[in-house]
Parts: sequence; C-alpha cells; structure tokens
Amino acid sequence: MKEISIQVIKRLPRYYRFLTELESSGVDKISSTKLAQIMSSTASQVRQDLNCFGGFGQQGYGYPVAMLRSEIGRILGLDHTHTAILLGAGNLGRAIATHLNFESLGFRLTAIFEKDKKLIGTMLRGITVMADSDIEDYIRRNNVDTAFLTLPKNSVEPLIDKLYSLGIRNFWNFSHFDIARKYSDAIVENVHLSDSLMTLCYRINVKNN
Amino acid sequence: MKEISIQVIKRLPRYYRFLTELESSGVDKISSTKLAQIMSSTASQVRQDLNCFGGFGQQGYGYPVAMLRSEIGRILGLDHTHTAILLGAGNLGRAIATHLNFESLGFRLTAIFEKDKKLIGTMLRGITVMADSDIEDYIRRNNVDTAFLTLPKNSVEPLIDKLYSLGIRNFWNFSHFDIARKYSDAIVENVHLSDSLMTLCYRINVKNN
DNA sequence: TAGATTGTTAATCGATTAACAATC
DNA sequence: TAGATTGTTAATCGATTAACAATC
Repeated sequence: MKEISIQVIKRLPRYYRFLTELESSGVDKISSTKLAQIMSSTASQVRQDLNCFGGFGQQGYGYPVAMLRSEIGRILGLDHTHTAILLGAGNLGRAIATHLNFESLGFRLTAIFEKDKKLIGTMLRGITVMADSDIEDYIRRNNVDTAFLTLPKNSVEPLIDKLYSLGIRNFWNFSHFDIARKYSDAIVENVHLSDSLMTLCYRINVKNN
Repeated sequence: MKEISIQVIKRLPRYYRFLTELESSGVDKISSTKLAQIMSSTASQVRQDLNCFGGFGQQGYGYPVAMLRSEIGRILGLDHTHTAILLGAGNLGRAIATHLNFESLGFRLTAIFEKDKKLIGTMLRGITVMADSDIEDYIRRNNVDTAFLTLPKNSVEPLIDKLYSLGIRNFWNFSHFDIARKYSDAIVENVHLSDSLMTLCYRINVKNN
C-alpha cells in the first residue's frame, strides 16, 4: 500500500466528526458532493481521500454514513487502547485530563504525575495525582506507551531521556521542547497553543492592514 | 505584494521561537543552513520563507538573529494589541487564561465570562469572572475584536450570532462548532485537541501495525 | 581577493482539482 | 433502462527543493 500523506491523515478526524454528526441526525447516506459542501471541501478531495483506504461508496448512490464513520474510526485506530500517562497537573494538565474522552480516542489514561506537592494526592478524572519521583517506578511496573506532556519546556528537558529510556515512544507534547529532533524514532504530536494564537494575530493584521 | 501561503504563515511562529532561543543564548548571526538544521527544515525553505517578507540576510554572512527575530515579530503583528474576551472559565478556559502570555502574542485579555454560578466572581489572571448574561453589555461598552471560545459546541452555537452581530470577527475556537462555515468573513483559528490526539493514534498504529 | 552565503530563478515533486468511464 | 455518483486517471496548480549568479 502506498504511503498516505500527512495532509490526508490530518483530515480524517474531521471526516470522522462530521460523519458522527450526520449519523446522529439520522442521515444514512451522503454523496461526496454533499459531504464536501458541509465540510467546505470539494467532492474530488473527498473521493480521493476516502479512496486512499478503500472503496466505501457505491456508484449512483453515495456513501453509507454509519459504515463510513466506523471505517474511518477503525482506520484512525480509535478502537485500539494505548496506555498513556499525563505529566503535569497544572492548569493545562487538568484541562486535558478532564476535557477529553480518551477512551473514544484510542487511549486510556492510567496515571498523572506532578511536581507541586500541593497537587499530589488530589483526584482528577478518578485518578490520584502522584509525585514526579514515582514516574520511573510506575512505568517499570505498568505497560505505558504514551506520555502526554503538559509541562513547561524546562521541565520536559530533564525528563525526556528517562521516558525514552523506559521505552516510551509516543508523545502528545504541549511544551516547546523539540522531542522529534532529539529522538527521531519517536512519534510526536505537538500542540503549540501560542503558535496558533500568533497565526491568528497575523491573519487579523493582514485583513485589517 | 503576492499573497503569502498559509504554510509559510504557520511556520513563522516556529522561526520566531527558535530565533528567540538563539538570541537569548547569545548567538548574533546564523546562516540559513544552520537555522534549517536546528529547525529540521532545509536551507532552501528558510531562504524562500524569509524572502516572502524581504531580504533580511547578507550575502557571505547570514542573518542577524536579533533583527530577524524582531522583524518576524513585527510581521506576525505581535506588537499590536487586539482586545479579547474569553468565553468559558471551565478547566480549559482557566488553562488558557493562566497559561499564555497574551501581551507578547498580540492580544490583551480584558474579560472572562462563564455560565456556571460557582465560577462567577472568581479571579483568573487578575480578572474577575463575569456572568454569561453580561457579555452583550460588556462588548457594547468596550472595544472587543476577538473572542476565545473554550466552551462546548452546543454552548457556542446559541452565542455565536450575538458575538457576530456585536461586531466580533476574530475567533480562537476550541469548540467543534464550525464558525467559518456560518460566517465566511470571520477569521477563525481552530484548536481541535481531539483531532490532534486522533492523529497521534493513527500514527502510532501505522508504526506498530 | 577568496570564501561564504544570500536572493532568486528554474526544476522537481506532490497535492488538489477536473474529467470521465464504470457501474449501481 | 436512465440518472446519479463513484473510483480512478489525467491535468493543473502550488509548494518544496535545487542550482547558481550576485555580492558581502
């Protein structure tokens, strides 16, 4: 199978969201043209994207919504269960922990670690926040493959070698530490909120120049 | 001037971050080759990107770091001050409010609104959280141009028309409500955390297939 | 000057869009 | 069957990469 481009992959969650909505509003089939309208895309792109993974449609009819949704979920691997730990129970960490339904996104959050003593022992999403110093022990005893990093850059820096050496290769990284550069075989998904805000700033200024 | 592509724009904050680091570690000049190495990019791309905005370099020498950094800051418009309000003081809203240094990102956060009565009256980053019902009045009395939306989709939906009708055109949107589709002249920067996590899930599964 | 490195044009590569035969 | 719409190939468009003359 030919490699799927990152552009296509990044569109998949969007298809998944819109199809979920369509399904729950009782729509049972949709054409590439209609789906493209809803998603501000093009019929060509929809068909090209979907055909990267197989022929889900039917000529003269369109795509069955429920089947297409579940197929995309399967392609994304949302039925898998990767075991993740969260590092950092500050504002951002708490938001992530409480805000997302990991179970339907392919993950299981099993532990939360924090340096600040005031936060250790508190509960988040049914998980007791543990001390930073327990990380190594926890990973050794449990099968963890993913780390969610909601710590500042200078806290990630001294931690990342330990995580890597303990076998963690997947990172959801909210910090500005460049993990991918240091460990080229790691899978790193970065969320840089300030970058996003700067982009907004640029676009506002261009419009109002 | 020819339109700058969105790919280039999205790379600008990254240049800005790396240049800020270089500057604070006392580096005063850098070649496109070296900068590309640090950023896991290519020398060609660096030069092409920068030359969208002007010739900041010097042949045989490279780019002056401090000057290039401040130029990119100016291009991004970080010296501007857009006035923003935050809607939603839940976990995510609180994280956003406390986590980011808006002043150095081109924005000023002046008010926070929330539906939940338990949160109204609490302080965040020196701002007293106000009741949802005060939004309209506040916007009429103050010059607000941007809204940060850290509310769920079904709370954004009934609110967005009011915001738009009161003149707000710029949105930093963490919800799944599709603002751009409804108001095509709005500038919408979306942050979809669950999309990002699904992309990570896909990439892990492809690697470990 | 000689070496280094930019700015910029040209070549390549890949993604998006268009077109249409296949077929339900 | 006729109409609709897919799957897929071809055309276009744009972004990235390479090359090199200009020049500090």
